[in-house]
Amino acid sequence: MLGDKTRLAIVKSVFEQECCVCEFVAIFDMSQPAVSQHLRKLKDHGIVKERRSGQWIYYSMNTDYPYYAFVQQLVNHLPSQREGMSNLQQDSCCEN
Amino acid sequence: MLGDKTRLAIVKSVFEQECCVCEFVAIFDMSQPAVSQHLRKLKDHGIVKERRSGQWIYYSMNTDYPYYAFVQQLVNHLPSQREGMSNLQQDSCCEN
DNA sequence: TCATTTTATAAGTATATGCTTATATATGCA
DNA sequence: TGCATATATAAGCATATACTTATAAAATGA
Repeated sequence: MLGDKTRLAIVKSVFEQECCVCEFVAIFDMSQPAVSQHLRKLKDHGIVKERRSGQWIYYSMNTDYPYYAFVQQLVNHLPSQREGMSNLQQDSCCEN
Repeated sequence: MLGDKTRLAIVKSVFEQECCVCEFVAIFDMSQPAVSQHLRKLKDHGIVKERRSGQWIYYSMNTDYPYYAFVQQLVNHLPSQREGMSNLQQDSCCEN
């Protein structure tokens, strides 16, 4: 599941902060359906959870995930995604 | 690289002890070429190293691998392979 | 209610990946 | 030297995986 580069980056991101779908589309420069499909898989595995707010859907880490601590250790070895996140502010769709 | 189940199990094994190719073939119940190909990839990535002793080739963890500590953390979360290893003794080809 | 926006889903496709089969290489031993 | 054993490599194939395109669903706002 986390062998996929994009999904691993998504998980790293949601570990740092709740993210909107549109932010992933912008950051990873991927099509919206491609992003949605990765999010779906992560959600189905119980790794992330979603929260709807109006038109937007935000994803965050599911702290109840059985391997939460393990994933945390894992992503601690990856470079932060914050920079990329904060760089797009205006560009992306949601208010974040 | 470590997203593959077999390769992850191989790495777990060589972390615990140096292993012969034939042992992997026996434990994972896989064809010899399939095992060899996984070992080749792990070796090419510098994760494991090989040592020839007569007809047999033994693989072990490469302690110089840059992400050695990370991989160690990772495999610590996996169940030990020792049991499977010790259960085959006579069956496999090498003297181990 | 209708158009727009955001996201999800479904279906099709291209590529990556891991396997099998066949063969080569290397070592040991008679 | 010739054969057996252990392993590596190459080529082909089947399947898994991640993408694209098209469409549906849900919410917003005029």
